[in-house]
Amino acid sequence: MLELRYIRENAEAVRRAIRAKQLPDAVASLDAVLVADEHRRLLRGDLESLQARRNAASREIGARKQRGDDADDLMREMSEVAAEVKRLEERDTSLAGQIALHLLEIPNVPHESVPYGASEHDNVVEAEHGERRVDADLLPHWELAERSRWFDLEAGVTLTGAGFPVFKGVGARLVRGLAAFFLDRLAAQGYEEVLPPLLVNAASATATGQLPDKEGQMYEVTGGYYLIPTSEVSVTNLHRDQILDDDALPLRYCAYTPCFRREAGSYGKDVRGLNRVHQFDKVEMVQFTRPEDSYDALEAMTRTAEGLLEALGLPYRRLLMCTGDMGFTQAKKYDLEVWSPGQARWLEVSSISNMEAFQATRLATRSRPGGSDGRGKTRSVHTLNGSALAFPRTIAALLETYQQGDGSVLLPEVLRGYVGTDVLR
RNA sequence: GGAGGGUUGGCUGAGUGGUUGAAAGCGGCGGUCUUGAAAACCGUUGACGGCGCGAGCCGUCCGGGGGUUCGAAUCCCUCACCCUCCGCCA
Repeated sequence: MLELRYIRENAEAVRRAIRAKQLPDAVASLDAVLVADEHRRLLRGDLESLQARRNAASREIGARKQRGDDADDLMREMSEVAAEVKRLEERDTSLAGQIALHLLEIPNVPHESVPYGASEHDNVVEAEHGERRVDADLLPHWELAERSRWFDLEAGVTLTGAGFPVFKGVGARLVRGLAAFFLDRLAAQGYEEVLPPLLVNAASATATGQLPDKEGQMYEVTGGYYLIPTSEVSVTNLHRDQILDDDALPLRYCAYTPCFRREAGSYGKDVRGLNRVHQFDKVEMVQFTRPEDSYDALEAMTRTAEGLLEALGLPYRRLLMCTGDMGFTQAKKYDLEVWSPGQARWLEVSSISNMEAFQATRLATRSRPGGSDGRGKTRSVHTLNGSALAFPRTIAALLETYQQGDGSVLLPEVLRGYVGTDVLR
């Protein structure tokens, strides 16, 4: 959510941002906010002076009664004022509600370095790393796994439904090893490990931007809770409604969790094997930074995720997402795509974003120089997050990249200790 | 599942209708003292919003929402959450 004052003072920039993000419906929300805000400020002028009168009179009545004097005339007069105050308060509440509602429908403003674009075709490939393996004989990961039963999609269908893979044997060990490998690397770079709840309440989902606009993405469970679609939701809400110590920023967290996504409406080659599933594991990075530091943090975070792919020896490319493809809450976003030689295509394994103050405003996460009980003025923090990395496609790329003629997979050295074997058979 | 108790400022915790945005303590900040520091002492210290060039003024906020009243942290209704005990349980 953008700050109301920012919108008021930068209405045209917000309007351009809405168009650039290809969200024309939000124009109506912006106009509704501007109109309601204008009305409300006029109304509040009247309301507040009336309230001031009432407060003064009430104090006077109290003083008179204490002396034993009569105050009936003032009380009669204030009775009318009270009725008028109530009338204005109701209108004020109604306007405030409209503003709050429509504020949630206005997307974040892209950073000036983000290229304009209408769709994913306008994303910019900024870098490509590693030598892609190209060989028509290389098998896609689902064929490799079918032979060796590293994961079992059929079993998942029986247990739950399509898109819930069951990892088994050395396949399960690979998942566990990858998690430990990623977490160790992130710990070495100063990320504190967090093991958060997998269910969150509506307030948390709203604060990070899953609600109200992406409700269909999440599984909702009894009790009004939602299964997290990413640990970004849990971890970012760690500091909801808090004033942080500005001098202690940045705060850096990482979390390894399952993620649950409904992903309605996808089909075909996109959903073969591990390409797109409803439950998957992911290690996520989350940062809370000072506003002036967030873009350096975004670059560093991206480099961290890239470092993981490099350590695994997986060729990848980095995309700078254009305005039209980067989502509602982001100001700037990179995607990392890993090369899948068995499918001869790129697979997204990481998405690293700077939300600037957009989430922090909904979260009411601020910081103050000198600590939460210091004397400095509070200000919004910036939040960032990035995958490091999403497991299924990383595993797909690993299996396909390191497959050998006999269908086995020779693990990259960095993983061998974690998985407890050199070769998957 | 049953019974009871709570929700107040960065923290602990007073406060049952009238200058209470809120005692006190802790913490923070400034100062006195000190070679320096600590201790002690004095002062100061909420968030959010509107208006104003500014000094500043005004409003809202004591879990959320609604009600009673000239006036509500205080009374009533309602919802949410937390805690304790019992039962059950990994």
